[in-house]
Amino acid sequence: MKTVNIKDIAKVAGVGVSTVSRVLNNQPDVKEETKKRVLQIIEELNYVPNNSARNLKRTKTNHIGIFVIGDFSTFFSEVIESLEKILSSNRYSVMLHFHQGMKNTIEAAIQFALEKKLVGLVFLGGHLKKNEEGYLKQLKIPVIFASTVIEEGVDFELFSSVTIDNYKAAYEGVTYLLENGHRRIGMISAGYGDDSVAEARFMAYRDALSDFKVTYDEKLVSGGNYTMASGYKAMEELLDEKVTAVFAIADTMAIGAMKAITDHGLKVPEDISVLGFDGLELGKYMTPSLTSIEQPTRYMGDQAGQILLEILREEVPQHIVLETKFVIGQTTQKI
Amino acid sequence: MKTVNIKDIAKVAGVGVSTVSRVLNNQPDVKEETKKRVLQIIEELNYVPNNSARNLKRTKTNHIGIFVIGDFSTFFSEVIESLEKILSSNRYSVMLHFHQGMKNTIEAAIQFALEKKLVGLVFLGGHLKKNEEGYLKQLKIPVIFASTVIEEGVDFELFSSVTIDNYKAAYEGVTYLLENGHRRIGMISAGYGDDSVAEARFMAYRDALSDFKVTYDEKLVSGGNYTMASGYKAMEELLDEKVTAVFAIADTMAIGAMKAITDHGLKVPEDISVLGFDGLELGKYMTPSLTSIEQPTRYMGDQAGQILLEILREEVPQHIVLETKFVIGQTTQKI
DNA sequence: AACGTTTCTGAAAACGATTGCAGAAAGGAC
DNA sequence: GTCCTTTCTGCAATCGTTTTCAGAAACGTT
Repeated sequence: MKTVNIKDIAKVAGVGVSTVSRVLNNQPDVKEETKKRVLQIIEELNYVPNNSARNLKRTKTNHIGIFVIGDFSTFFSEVIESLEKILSSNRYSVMLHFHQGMKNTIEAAIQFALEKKLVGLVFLGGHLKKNEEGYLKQLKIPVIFASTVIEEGVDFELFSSVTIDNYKAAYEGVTYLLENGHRRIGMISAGYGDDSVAEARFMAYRDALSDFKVTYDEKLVSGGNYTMASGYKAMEELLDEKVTAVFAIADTMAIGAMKAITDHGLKVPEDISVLGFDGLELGKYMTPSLTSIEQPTRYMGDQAGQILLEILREEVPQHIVLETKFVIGQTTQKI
Repeated sequence: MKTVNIKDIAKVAGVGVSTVSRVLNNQPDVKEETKKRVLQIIEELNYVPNNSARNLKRTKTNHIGIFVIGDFSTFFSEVIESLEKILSSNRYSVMLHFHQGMKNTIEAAIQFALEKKLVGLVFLGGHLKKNEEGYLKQLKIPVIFASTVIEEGVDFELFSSVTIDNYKAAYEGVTYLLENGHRRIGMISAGYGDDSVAEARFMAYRDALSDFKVTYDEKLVSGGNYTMASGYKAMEELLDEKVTAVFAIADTMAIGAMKAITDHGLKVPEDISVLGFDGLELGKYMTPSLTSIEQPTRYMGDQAGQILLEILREEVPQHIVLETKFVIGQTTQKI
C-alpha cells in the first residue's frame, strides 16, 4: 500500500502540486476557497508530509541534537526533559545522544551533527577548551552549551551558553564551612584532568582554604565519578584523615559519603559535616537534609531551549550565567 | 559553500555515481581497487552522506522513537540511557519525546511516529488497553512497550514488551509486611483510574490483605504522583490513621514518606515500617536503607533495545517478563 | 473593448541518494 | 583471434517535496 503524497492530493483536489505545497506551508497567494478545499482533502486522505523529501529539498532538517557528555545524572535528566518540551512544541525533532568517556568529545559531536544533519546542537555538561574553537567553526550551526565549563579566552561569538559560576558557588560553600570553624575539610571531587566542572569547583576549594590560611593537603582530596557508590568509597578513604567536614562536588556523591559516615558509626553532622552541590530534590528529603548549592535545573533547560530557538532565528549568540542558591540543610554545623 | 555529494565523489574518482553508492553501502560487485580509491576520496573530501536523500529514496528512515509516558522519573532515565546506547551503536537515530498527561496517549504516539517517519517505537511506561489494538495495527512499525501494563486480552502478535509482573511483585512485598505482624498497612498509590501500573500494585495490596483476613479500608490509601513531595503529603494524611507500616508504589514517594514520618517526630522503622517499589540506587543510600522491590532498569533498557533490533530484522514479536528482586533494607521491622 | 494590474496557479527543475538494467572490460576455452 | 562467461560499471529513472517562473484569471480603468 502506497502512502498518499502531495501529488495524490493535488489530483483529487484538481489543483497543481505547487498549490498544495503552498497550502501546506501556509504561504500567501492561495485563494481562501482553494485552500479550504485542499485542507479538507488532506484531512480526508490522512496525508502526512514526508519529512525526508522536505528536508532534502530544503537542504536542511528540523532536527536538534542533545549531546550529553559524561555520566548521566539525575541532574541532566531534568534539563533534558524541559529542553525537549520546549523544542518539540516548536516543531523541532529532538535527537538524543550520550557520549561516553571524555575523549574525542567534540569530534564525536561534529560527527553526530553532520550525520544527522542537525540544525542546532545542545551540549550538556563537559567543558570547552580554547583549542577547540576550530571545531566550533566547522560546525556551522547554532550551538549552545548548558552546564559546561568554558575555558577562558574562547571566542564568545562562536556559541551560546547557559551556565552557572561554578567557582563562585563552590567558593561560597567552602567558605561557609570555614566560617563555621572547620579546618580539616575533605573534598570529594571527580574526573582526571579533563572534567572542568570538577576542576573549577576544586580550585574554589583550594582558594577558599588559602584565603583562610589553611594549608592545602592533597590527602584530603578524593575522587569519584558522580555516583553514590563512588561517593561512598571516596569518603571511606577520607575517614582515616579525621576530617570534620567534607565537600562533595555533587549531591549524589554527598549522599554516598553520608552513608559511609553512618556505616562507620559516625554521625552527620555531629562528627562530620557534609556539603553537596546541585541541590537535587532528593537531598532535601534525606534525613538529615543535605546542605547544598542549588542549580536551577529546569530553568536551565528552559533557558537553553529558548535561546536556541532565538539564535535559530537571529544568529546572535547569547551567554547567560544563572544564579545558584546556597541552601543550608541539616548536614552542616559549627564546631 | 556547497556540501560535497555523491556526484562530486564520482567525478573526482572517475567512476559513476552508482559505483560510489555501492561502495558506501558495502555492496559486492565492486573491484577492490576501485573501492579503495573511492573510499580514499570520500575521506579526502570529507564526504558525509545526506540522510534525507537516503531516507527519501529508501522510503524509510533510521529513526527510532522513545515515547515517554507520564512523569519522568529517575527510573526512566536509566532505561533511556541504556536504550540509546544500544540503538545508536547499531546506527539508528534516537528521537525522544515526552508525552504529558495521560490523555490521547496513543494518538499522540501515532502522530509522532508518522511525522518523524519512525521505523521503530519504544513506549516507556503507561498502559495498553484492549480497545487500543486498532491503533497498534495502524502503526505498521515494530513497537515495544517497556514497563507498561498490558491489559488482558490484547493480541500479543501486535507488539513486543519488556515488563515486570507488578501484581506479583507488589503482592510479595505486602505479604512480607503482613508476615511481620503488620495489620494496619497504609498505601501510597498514584494516578486516578488511568495509571495501570499503580492499579496492578493496588490490586495486589488489596488481595494480600484479604488473604490475611485483613479488611480493606480505603482511608488507608492515599494518592501521589511519583514525586517525593507527593509522597510526603500522602504520608501526612496517613499519619492520622495510626498505620504501623506503609507501602509506597515508588521509591521516590517512599522517601518522601520517610521524611514526613521523621518530621513528625516518629521513627522509621520503629514506629512505622516503610516499603518502596523500584529499587532505585538512592534508596540503598538512605539511612535507614529502604526496603524495596527492585526492578532491573538498565537491563530493561538493554532488553528493550535488543528485542527491538531483532524485530526490526525478523518481525517476530517477543514478550519477556523480567524478574524483580525483593530487597530487604532497614526500613521494615517485625511488630 | 482594450489594456494594465493584481492575484492566483501549474509545469518543471531541482535536492542527493539508490537500483534495475544494459552493456563494457576482463578472463577463459578453443 | 573469436566467442562465451563472468565480473564490473555507468546511465537514467525514481523517491516526494519546494520553488522559480511564466502565464492564466479576475478585476478595475479608461
